[in-house]
Amino acid sequence: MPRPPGHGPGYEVKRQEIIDQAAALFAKQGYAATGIAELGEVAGLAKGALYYYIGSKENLLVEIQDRVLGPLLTGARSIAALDEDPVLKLRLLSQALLDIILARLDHIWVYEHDYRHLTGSNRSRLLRQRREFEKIVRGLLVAAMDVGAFRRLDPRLAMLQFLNLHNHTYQWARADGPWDAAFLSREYCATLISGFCSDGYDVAGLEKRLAEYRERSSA
Amino acid sequence: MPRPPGHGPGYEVKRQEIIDQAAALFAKQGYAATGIAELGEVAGLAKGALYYYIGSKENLLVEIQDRVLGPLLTGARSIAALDEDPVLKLRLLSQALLDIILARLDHIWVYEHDYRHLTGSNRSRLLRQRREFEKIVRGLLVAAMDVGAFRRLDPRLAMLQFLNLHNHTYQWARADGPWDAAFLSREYCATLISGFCSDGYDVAGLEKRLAEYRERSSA
Amino acid sequence: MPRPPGHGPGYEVKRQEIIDQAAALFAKQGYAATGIAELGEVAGLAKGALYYYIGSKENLLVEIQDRVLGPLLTGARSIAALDEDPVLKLRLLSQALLDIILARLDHIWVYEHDYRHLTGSNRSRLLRQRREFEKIVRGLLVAAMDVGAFRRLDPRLAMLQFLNLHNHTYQWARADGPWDAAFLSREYCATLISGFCSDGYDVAGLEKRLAEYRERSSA
Amino acid sequence: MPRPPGHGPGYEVKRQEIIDQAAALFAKQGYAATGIAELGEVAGLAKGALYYYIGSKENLLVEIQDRVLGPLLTGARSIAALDEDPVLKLRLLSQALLDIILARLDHIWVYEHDYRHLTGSNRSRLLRQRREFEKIVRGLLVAAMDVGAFRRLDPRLAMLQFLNLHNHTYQWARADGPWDAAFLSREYCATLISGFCSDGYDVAGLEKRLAEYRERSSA
DNA sequence: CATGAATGAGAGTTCATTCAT
DNA sequence: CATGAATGAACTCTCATTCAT
Repeated sequence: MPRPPGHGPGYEVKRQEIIDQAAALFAKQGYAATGIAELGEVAGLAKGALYYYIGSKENLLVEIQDRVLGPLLTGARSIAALDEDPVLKLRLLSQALLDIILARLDHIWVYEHDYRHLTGSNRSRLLRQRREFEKIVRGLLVAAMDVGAFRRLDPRLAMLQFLNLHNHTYQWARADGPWDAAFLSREYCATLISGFCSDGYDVAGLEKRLAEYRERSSA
Repeated sequence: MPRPPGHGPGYEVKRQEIIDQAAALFAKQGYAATGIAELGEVAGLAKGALYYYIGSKENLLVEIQDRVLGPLLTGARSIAALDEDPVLKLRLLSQALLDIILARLDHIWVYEHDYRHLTGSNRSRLLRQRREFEKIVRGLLVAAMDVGAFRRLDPRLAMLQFLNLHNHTYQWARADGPWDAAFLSREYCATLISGFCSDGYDVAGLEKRLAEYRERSSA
Repeated sequence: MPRPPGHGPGYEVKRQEIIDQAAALFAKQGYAATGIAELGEVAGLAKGALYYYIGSKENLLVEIQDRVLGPLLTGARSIAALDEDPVLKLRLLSQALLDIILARLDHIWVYEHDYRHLTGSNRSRLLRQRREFEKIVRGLLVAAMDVGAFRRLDPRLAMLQFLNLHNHTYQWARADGPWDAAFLSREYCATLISGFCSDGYDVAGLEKRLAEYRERSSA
Repeated sequence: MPRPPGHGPGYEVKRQEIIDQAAALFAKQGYAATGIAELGEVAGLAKGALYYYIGSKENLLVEIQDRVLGPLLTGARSIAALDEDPVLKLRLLSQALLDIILARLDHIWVYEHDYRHLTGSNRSRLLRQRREFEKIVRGLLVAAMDVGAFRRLDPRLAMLQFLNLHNHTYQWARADGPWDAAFLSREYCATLISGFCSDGYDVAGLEKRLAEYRERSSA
């Protein structure tokens, strides 16, 4: 993200504001259908000044993607590194993912819909990061099989089911909807784990173990 | 789709070909990013001749949506009307849905991504049809609860889980992929039904009942 | 008007029908705003067949102009050649002009509005004919001055007043309007001759002399 | 004519220049036959920059119509409100009308020829204003009958004669022609009033009364 | 820092005309 | 005689981007 050097103190603040507003507009109307002029109106800036902050329209898209993928990967990596039961880690990852989806619905909408408008290295960087996230999910699923919690499943298909169920949520979720991330994560995981687990696995026990973990880690 | 009267026998054939090609391009690049000129190149027609067939760019989008929603609703309605166990009907609906998704991956991609570019009555008609489909799914889920096969779930959340799991498939499925609709439907339904069913429900028995139904109905 | 040689008997009939329909459309919507396709629809012919009859769009314009200017010049020439009082001849010319205007309102509309879309020789021919008509009017006015009926006026300005008053009629006249050509001619000429005539000229007597002339010439 | 906010000082100047140039082109070639590209060439601007000023092609037409109808109605209303002899007021209105016609020949040409290309509210607004002008003329003619200056005429036909004679002037007048508005108005009114007036009305006296009025009102 | 003005390519669409069948 | 299909240029308009001030 090369930025022209030498900016005043308010630069980054204003810049982040503009990205917020862009995300909202892109989510509502689509990236392609949103014009720079419209962004300027919302930001209260003329086009020239806008470009001073954003560099280019595609840059905005990159920033929005990063705002999603950055926390997502950070969260996923640290969860993967925990020394805990893989099923519990899946549950944690599920909630982290839903947290981000619900907290930044507009960003997610752009992330899911308009990543195709990225070009060149922006695009390949994005795809690499997406693959890393998928790999972490798959790794946890395989670990759950290895410890005998899950049946032997096709790891890729299991991962895709996990992602299908979570990622499609942005299509219908609303900031003021009835369900929060914790609730949705519990429901989704109940469904997935019932389907994936070995005979006799104690599905209901997971939430208790989650509560224990929370207590432990906050201590 | 009113067409000016008086067209030769080859007209409709060519027209359908063009819609095929448009679906492929829209799926690959997005509706907004695909130009009429590009469509013309692929179709081997100048822009003028192209318009002779398509009427407008939005018209293409409408046709593609209809190719998805038409069969989908027809299938869903006839399945809903069957006098069978609601869980079996869900399994049938799941496969019908995946059949369409996998058979017309590019159409689905456009259907899921670019419906927002529809305007006016085209848009409202689409949304109405989508709601009808969702209502059928919800109806089957509620019926499964009523007969005691499923636990008492929030019907809307159950429907959304069903749709999340199925509809997101277009994001990664490939025409030459390893899994067909029958296989995916079995896996998805296994997951969902394990999660949704009442204690003691015979999940594994579903596939046997499906085979019996197939035999019966083909007889 | 070179036409491809060798036509069947119905050719000219159909051709004239098409010109009628074209005049109606051009009058209502303007020449530029009327498409060949629209003409075809009205004529019940596909575009190819239409071109067989019309040659080109501009050709239609030429034909319409001719339908106006042909009779107009023929009438004007024969009136100018009469051995009568020039004021009476002006009265006759006025009515001939209004006859044509009211009888073919749509043609006149096109004639007055769209002659600018003519190109090349079509255009110069039209302008030549228009000038000839103006010359005839001017000649009659000068003759009326020469015999002492009219004051000495600027001949060009007198002619222009004559034409202003008559030619602008197409702007508001309606086929089903309250006034016919005879009435309008009487009114217009009353106005003009009152303004143009020498002191003591018997304006009111003109209509009587007109009636006598009519009797004479029909005998 | 709502313009986006925030324009520099030169904006309106340039904008008016462009409208001038557009009026000249439209008058010469017709609105429909004049392309945006051609306007840009004349203005020395690329198409994009042109649109920055004009908004749309139809907007240009609206502006040109307003430049004619604005002064025309303002003038007509203030003349109608004068406490003077109706015949004198007709004479004043005649000259005001011809002033505008001769001062902005190209605008008038567009006004008379291309108003049909206006759509929607632009069109209805124009027609409403045209009718108001006609009503003022008719009102003055009826007033002249009421005071006994004119014979009892059909008010509508008298108005139409007035308008025919004046409005058709644009068809042949030239900016560098031999006659100015004052002269033409005197001639036209002499013709009309001779035709319309009651027996014994002092036509010749009108010009004297006009001179007196001018003296009075300039004092 | 911020502006308004300009660009130029490209968008979707229309249309008079041609021609093989 | 008549058709439907094809062309290609022109149409109005939009938009991301740049830059002198």
